[in-house]
Amino acid sequence: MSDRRALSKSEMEVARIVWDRRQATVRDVLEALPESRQIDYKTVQTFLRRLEAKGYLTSRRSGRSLIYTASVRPTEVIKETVEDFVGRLFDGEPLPLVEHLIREQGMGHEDIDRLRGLLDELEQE
Amino acid sequence: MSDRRALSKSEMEVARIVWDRRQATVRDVLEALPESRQIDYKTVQTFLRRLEAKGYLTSRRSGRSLIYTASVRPTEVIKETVEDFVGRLFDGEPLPLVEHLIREQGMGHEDIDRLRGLLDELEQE
DNA sequence: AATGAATCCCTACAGTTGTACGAGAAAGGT
DNA sequence: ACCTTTCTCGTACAACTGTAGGGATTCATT
Repeated sequence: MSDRRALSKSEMEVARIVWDRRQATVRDVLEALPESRQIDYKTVQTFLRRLEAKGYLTSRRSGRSLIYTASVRPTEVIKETVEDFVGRLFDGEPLPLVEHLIREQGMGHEDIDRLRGLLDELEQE
Repeated sequence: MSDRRALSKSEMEVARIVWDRRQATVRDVLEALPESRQIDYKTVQTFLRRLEAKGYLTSRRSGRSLIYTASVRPTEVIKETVEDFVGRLFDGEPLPLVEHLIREQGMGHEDIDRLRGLLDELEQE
């Protein structure tokens, strides 16, 4: 359990974009967000500022703009977030969520094969 | 996309308890919450009231207390919630989340077998 | 009947979140 | 050199969240 303040949904969405590309400016994030997400430059800026204030990102200056990067391990944060989610929605049991995902959200043949592989691999220990 | 107002994390946690047992009073929910969740009776009461205000639950009176039940299909709400979560954290791709869950959260042999079964079943169409 | 416990209804309140505006500086085009 | 665009920084603000107190009422027990 970390003592960082929790991320809100939108903050998480933004943080993940930064993590994915290792570093990003406000504009990068804005452009990476899905079209459907009608959101202002200033708003993204606020999210990034708050993420830094909460200790999830750091920024360094480059010319007139700021470049943000992770300041805690993203995988760790994602793990905690998923755990919290599973805790609240599925009584802390990951299996029901996995079943839900496989069943409800579309899985193609390739995905299924891939998962079989993963299961086999896991059973080797 | 429904037009109901979104559920907060805590509201979702409470709603799920009601759904699981088909109906529940404030006290039922309070007792069903994990020990670790130090939370006041009054607070639970507020969550249930808000859930009703938001249209997720309805209540009927029974003696001195109110009994809450779902007023929208829980599975639907859970589906939407998971979709939103996957959208923000995993770019809308369920597979990476499934992999994360299988890998990071403990899966026992039974769980693995169960999943294999599910995959087989899915491939039959 | 009086007391205590359990409920509901109403109210509160600080902190968080989503969303963005305005001012001012810097960079780029003409 | 000036206008436009693009940034940052500080500020705002209503709605939502988590958390619960107070008062009224009712049920159970002494």
